Amino acid sequence: MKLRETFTCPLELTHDMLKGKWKPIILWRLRLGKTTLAQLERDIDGITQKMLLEHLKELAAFGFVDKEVSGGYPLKTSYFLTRPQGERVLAALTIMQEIGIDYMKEHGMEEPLRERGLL
Amino acid sequence: MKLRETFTCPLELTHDMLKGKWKPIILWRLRLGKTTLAQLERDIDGITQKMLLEHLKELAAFGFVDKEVSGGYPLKTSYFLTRPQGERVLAALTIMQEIGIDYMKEHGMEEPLRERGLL
DNA sequence: CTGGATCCCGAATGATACTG
DNA sequence: CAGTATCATTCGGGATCCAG
Repeated sequence: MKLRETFTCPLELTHDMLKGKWKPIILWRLRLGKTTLAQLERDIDGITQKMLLEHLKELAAFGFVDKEVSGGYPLKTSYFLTRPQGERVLAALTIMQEIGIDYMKEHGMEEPLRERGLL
Repeated sequence: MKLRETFTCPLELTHDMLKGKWKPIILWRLRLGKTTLAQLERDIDGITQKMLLEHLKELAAFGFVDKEVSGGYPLKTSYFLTRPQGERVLAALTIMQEIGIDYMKEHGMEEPLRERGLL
């Protein structure tokens, strides 16, 4: 994922950093606290390990998440949001979540909302 | 621009709606009020009429912007943010703008910020 | 003629599947 | 978990078309 070199406004930079199909969900899931790779893979429906790793790596490069490796056996790595950077995007994502919910309500997509207990 | 059919959370929907290289800037520029196509083209550095039109169309389809056509001479169409939908994303974009500014500060990219009076 | 909008096409980028 | 191949989508250019 490349950042554009020329831009009109810093907003575009952030947009580039959050670009990609899975980045928002990963961050969103991470708002619940530190987790392992395997757990993320289970929680995020449809994602492959490869995509997860790839996007986590980019998010880490931009300073939104960080990882922690426990040197024991078995080797275990946990991912978590950084502060303040990572927690800061959450605010933006929260608004997007609300917009998404409203959009679904207005388009007769209430079923999926109910199923997830978001209504 | 297609919305994915299956998703884990409404957030992903919004992310899809804002996807695309120019959408955030267009919305950001529109926060200043109603403008014409030609003016947007002038204000947004590097965008072509085609890209502008394409993205405006999608933003309109998702209900973030709307347009108004004055049938006079010369033919003139104006675009503006809808309420509350369009104005609502601004809140999210504002946060992203701040994150972008901070990111630039921490990476020695203060020059471009100064040039734009953002510092 | 002028500004707005669409169409077609190649190049670049992203996503997924498959493999070791 | 990394590498490669393939498929889908996006970007950007330019030509073209439509309406007053």
